[in-house]
Amino acid sequence: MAVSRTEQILNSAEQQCRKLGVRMTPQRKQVMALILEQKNPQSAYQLLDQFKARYQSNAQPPTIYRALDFLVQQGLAHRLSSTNQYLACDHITCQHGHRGTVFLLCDQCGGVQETPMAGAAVDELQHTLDEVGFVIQQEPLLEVHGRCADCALLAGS
Amino acid sequence: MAVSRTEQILNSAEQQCRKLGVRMTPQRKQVMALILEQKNPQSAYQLLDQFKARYQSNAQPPTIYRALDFLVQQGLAHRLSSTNQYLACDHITCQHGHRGTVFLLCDQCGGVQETPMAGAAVDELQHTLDEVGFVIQQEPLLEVHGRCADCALLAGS
DNA sequence: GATGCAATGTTATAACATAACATAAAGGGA
DNA sequence: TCCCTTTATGTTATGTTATAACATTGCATC
Repeated sequence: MAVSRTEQILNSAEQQCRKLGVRMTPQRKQVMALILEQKNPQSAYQLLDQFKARYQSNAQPPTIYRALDFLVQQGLAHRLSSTNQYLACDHITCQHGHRGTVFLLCDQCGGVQETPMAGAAVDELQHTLDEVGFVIQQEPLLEVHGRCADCALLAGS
Repeated sequence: MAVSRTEQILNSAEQQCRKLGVRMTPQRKQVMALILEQKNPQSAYQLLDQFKARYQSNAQPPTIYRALDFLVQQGLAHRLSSTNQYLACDHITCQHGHRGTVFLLCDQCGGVQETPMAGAAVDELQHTLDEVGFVIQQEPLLEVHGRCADCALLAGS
């Protein structure tokens, strides 16, 4: 193929940013490219190391944290608070704005699967919030720990 | 009343531990007492400061972390991974083993409300897990950020 | 009273994150 | 074009959260 998946997504992300009136700077794009290439979620310092190796050898932590904060705000990346890791959003190119996301984190292999929260679950959650008058400010992210199918099989041994 | 709420819960927790064959040592009980008395969730280092002030002036971080890890494992306390804070479980004395918990975290006042996850939501989640063969290892905790009813009202000003 | 295991004490350091201020680059209006 | 404002980046330093590693103690059982 002429255009890699990473490039496709970067272009899509860039357009999205232009629409929103925010700037996808080269640095932010570089960090985005990094997380897009990862198989598993990475810590900020792991990404910093890669960023230094590849783009700018004297980069400091704030550089990475700023870029990641930006990407998370734009919905292009997610932060896993239970593991202090970051990963690219798996649904950037599709449009449906999620009202909630579930991450299945495998404690064995470190892999993550991202799935939208089921509609009824979101409705129930909203109902609960309404009951107590709680006003939500960020899309809820549910991080579930366990074993992915592959690792669960192996674990039997 | 002759017996404070804190004491009641501590007794209940102690019994629960005895049943499970784990030890509720004096130190663990002290940390449990501390978190029971808090209005809002506290960081490990905040609890360490209080622990030093009240029980043992030369205590070190591992002391607190060990006790907290224990309490979380027994389901007597929760860890909020999005804020790195700890709080007592609000449902210790009631029996129903939850299959999922939702925390409503007010970013304004720092307060937390703990509610069981709605049954249907848990069922749907389980369904999703079954589909992909993911085996869960810890009760899912959903941390939702926003404003509690009180703070939401004030925010209009 | 020896042995084994769980808990605690203690020192040091790893890992994660941001404050604060300086500099530079981008965008918009006169 | 030049100035001005705003946003982004560079840089230094430090704050915050968490754990590794090993020593010691206490408790339980034989």
